[in-house]
Amino acid sequence: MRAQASVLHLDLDAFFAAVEQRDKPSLRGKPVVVGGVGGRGVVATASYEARRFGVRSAMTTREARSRCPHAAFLTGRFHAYREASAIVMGLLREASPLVEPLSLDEAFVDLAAADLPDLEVATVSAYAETLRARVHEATGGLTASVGIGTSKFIAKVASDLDKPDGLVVVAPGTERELLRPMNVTVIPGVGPATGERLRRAGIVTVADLEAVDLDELVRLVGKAHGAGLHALARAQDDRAVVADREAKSVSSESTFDTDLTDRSLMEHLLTRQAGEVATRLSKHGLSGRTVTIKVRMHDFTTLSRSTTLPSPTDSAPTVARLARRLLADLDTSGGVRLLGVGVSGLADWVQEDLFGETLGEALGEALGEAGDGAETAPEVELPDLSRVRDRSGWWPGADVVHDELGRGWVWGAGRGVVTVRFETAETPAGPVRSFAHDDPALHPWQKPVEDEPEEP
DNA sequence: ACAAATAGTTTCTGGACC
DNA sequence: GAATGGTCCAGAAACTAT
Repeated sequence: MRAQASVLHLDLDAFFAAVEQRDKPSLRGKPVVVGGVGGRGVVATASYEARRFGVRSAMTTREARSRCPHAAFLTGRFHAYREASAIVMGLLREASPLVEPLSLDEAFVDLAAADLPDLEVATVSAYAETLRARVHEATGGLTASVGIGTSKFIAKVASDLDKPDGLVVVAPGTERELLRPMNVTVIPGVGPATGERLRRAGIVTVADLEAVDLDELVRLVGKAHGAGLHALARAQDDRAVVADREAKSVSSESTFDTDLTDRSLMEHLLTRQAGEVATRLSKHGLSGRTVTIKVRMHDFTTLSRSTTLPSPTDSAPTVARLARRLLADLDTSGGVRLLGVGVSGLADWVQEDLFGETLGEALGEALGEAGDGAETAPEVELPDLSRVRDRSGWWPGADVVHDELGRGWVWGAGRGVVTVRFETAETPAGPVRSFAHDDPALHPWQKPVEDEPEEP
């Protein structure tokens, strides 16, 4: 039982948008929307300036544009987000060995494992303020909202109460009165579907939920969920903070600007995604037994098909072959908007070689369709692939460098012209210039690899 | 009308095996 | 010998979170 405030939840405010504003001085104080910029994109993060116009996460970019046409619409620069995230997670780990990242911008910290004299409210508050100040300093100005409580659930609810740039410590013993007036959707696991089920049963607030007995809840939402809700409604949450969670699956998927109808194109794309998945698996020394494809049809219905090997693989050709075989059984005549490939059932080792190939690979081949000698789908020249290649590097927001003018970012591109603003986090707002999209002086910019200091 | 990418969990169903 | 129930696993779908 935790009687003291021992879990901290940290949430970086409008994280992706905040990193963009840090690195793009001309966007500071302005509405910024980060997300997919294609016809089917959604918003990942909106700056607080954009939120004032009603722009929200998960909204279609199209709607965001209509609500806030003058915002800057940028695609994500994940290398920059990862770098900022690593700095913050590093600070948290200095504080406590038990840090559980939830995503790039969120983490739980177990304060009971931290180097603190005690876990009184005043102590943890002072500690958290120092931490927030350090995050601000070490990241070049990003702000974080922090919540502290007796459990993960309470800490997470708390970090949401004073956003952005806030700190809330929920005093032990006050959890239930805090939760009671809140909507049931504050409970982790209650999304749109469960929320609607509960609402139809007349359960809207946590207080309503608290009044429902366990049997009734299980009847409403199922066994595991019902038991979970029964406990969380009473602020009973003994889930531990777990550092170093192991991945349980690896996948790659993408949505296309226009629906696909060409089967060989679909096979080609699946083959490519299988390659990405296999690369990521082997990079982490993982292999898996179950290969799953995901197919979203023109009307948004979503199917998955999977198959399981007798032993794990990280081989691209094997994953690709199985993925293509799973697709073969599906009727895609109505058009396909999304394709994905995943591998699960992971083992953190690779099966030993068997006659020059891994056992999983050998078995994958044995299970492949007869007469399939080709390792990859036939090379076909694809209209949308070439379009992607055309524009690669010139996505709005991307980092570029010009031979004479130095570093900047892509403001917009189209009709053979790229417009760049020349500025970085360390400069004042800079000038805008346009170039031909194939101007030889203009290059995508990548952070130079720093020399690793040699381990003694 | 529109709805990303990645990952995790739960539930249900059906077969294999004892 | 046939029916049955439990357990485990695989496959599929639904739901959730960030």
